[in-house]
Amino acid sequence: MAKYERIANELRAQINAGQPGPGERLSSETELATRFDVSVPTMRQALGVLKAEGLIESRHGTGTFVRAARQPVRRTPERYQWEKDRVRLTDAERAVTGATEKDTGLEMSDLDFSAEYEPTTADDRLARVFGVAVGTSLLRRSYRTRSRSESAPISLVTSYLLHDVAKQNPMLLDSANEPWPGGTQHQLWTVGIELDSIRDEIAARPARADEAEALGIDTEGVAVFELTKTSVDTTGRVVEVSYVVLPGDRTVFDYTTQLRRWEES
Amino acid sequence: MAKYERIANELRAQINAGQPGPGERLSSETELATRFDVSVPTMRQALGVLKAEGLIESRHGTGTFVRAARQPVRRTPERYQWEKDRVRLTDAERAVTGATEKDTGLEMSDLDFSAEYEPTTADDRLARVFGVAVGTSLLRRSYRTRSRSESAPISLVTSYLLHDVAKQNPMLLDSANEPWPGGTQHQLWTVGIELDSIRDEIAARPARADEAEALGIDTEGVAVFELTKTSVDTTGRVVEVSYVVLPGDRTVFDYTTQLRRWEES
DNA sequence: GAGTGGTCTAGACCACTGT
DNA sequence: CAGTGGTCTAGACCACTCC
Repeated sequence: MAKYERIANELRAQINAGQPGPGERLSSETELATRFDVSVPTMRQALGVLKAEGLIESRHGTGTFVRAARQPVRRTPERYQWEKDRVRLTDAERAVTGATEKDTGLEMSDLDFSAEYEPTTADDRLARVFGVAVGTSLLRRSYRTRSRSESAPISLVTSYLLHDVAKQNPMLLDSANEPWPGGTQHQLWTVGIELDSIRDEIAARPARADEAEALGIDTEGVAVFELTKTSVDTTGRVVEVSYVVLPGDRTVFDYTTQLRRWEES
Repeated sequence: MAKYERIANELRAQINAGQPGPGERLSSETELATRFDVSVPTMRQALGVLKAEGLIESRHGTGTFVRAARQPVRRTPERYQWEKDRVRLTDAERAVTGATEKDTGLEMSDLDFSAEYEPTTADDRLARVFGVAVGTSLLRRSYRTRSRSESAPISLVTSYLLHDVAKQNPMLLDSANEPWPGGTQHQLWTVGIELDSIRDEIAARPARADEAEALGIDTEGVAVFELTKTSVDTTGRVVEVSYVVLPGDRTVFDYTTQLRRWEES
């Protein structure tokens, strides 16, 4: 076994035993290199393994720290039905909480929210998903939701609506109206759309450098989920497509499949 | 921007443009270092970025290659109902294909299969999930399914059954009877169990070194799914728990949520 | 300014793969 | 055996953070 692997294993065991504990600082790289009797680059290689595992993170100019446990987000499909059920409640009732709060158990006041709207056109991929021609006008909306107590976003969302659909309610074209109480399903309702089904397609890949930074997961090497969410209305038309990037180390998707009973025999 | 990032970006663009194409070999590290006018370690750092992205892979003593597109596996919950429906068919009917074939579109004859059985006892976590005492006897079963044409396994599965349940049919205690036509749901049926629901909990994390090797995804840094599958029978008892590791770069989970209609108003 | 991690270098040696 | 990637070293310099 290589030196760096042996050192990584030893450090991992120490950290799992709580020495140092979550949030605490490790010794500096030079100190550790001396302690383990290896060169600094080798020591850095060992630390790189633990970084990729999400166990530690480095802050430039400050030190290397054991990552604290983060607010876990459990994401279940019930959120979709729950959001639908709320669409036709009053504004006041809807304003109380949004879907993100349902997942995290956080209060609305703990969450920070930012949105950017931008007109765009359908590329190959989007045209295929929506079933429209390449170049069709779309409205792109980018969201970040963030827990105030944690400073790092919980998700990065890019959502696409058909511009022809959205423009029927001019309020939908202006990001100043976000956060919209009741979410996207309520927005769609204002232009007469009822959703029939929502499809989640979930892939996993390493975070790109910019995503890692945005999600507050130091450097690359940490896994993210890429969720493609396709919403279909009651006429069978695709009305919204979202790409959601979620940090792999703090997100769990949770789906229960109900099976049909065997007929009594 | 750092040199290694600039080089990684340039190489990525070249590969995405098909130069070199899938499966083809890149120049050696020393050659590339000369071409980009950097030291070999810096060149290796640039290549490390692309390896983590799953774009290239290195084979020791041979070279660095652009990774070929792999057989994608789309995993939907319909597989569970489909497997349940087949439980009470005849052996001959069941033998035709298994659930893995359904996902991949491969033929049974393209798939290789290996299983290992081992008695064990419930640790904290398993005891909690099964709702039994710590130390209760379990049967641990480890599976690998592999596409013959690809040599790398499609999934690593560790499944746990209550030993008291499995022993009612001694055939279930012997791995020599694998692959069992009809899968786990059929095995459970032989001891009088009908499943009511199956819960999937999906997490993502970087592959451990041993998993990366087993799944044929060179070195660490590539993301894997960790699926925890919990099967509940019609009496509400947890009868099976599986931990499934799936390569992130070739697996897509696909769940559709059907929403209830608003009552006409 | 002192201390930290991030980048980069130049080179040595080893382990593995192919011929 | 030659050529490849994998490991490891000893050091230089820079960018960042905090006092």
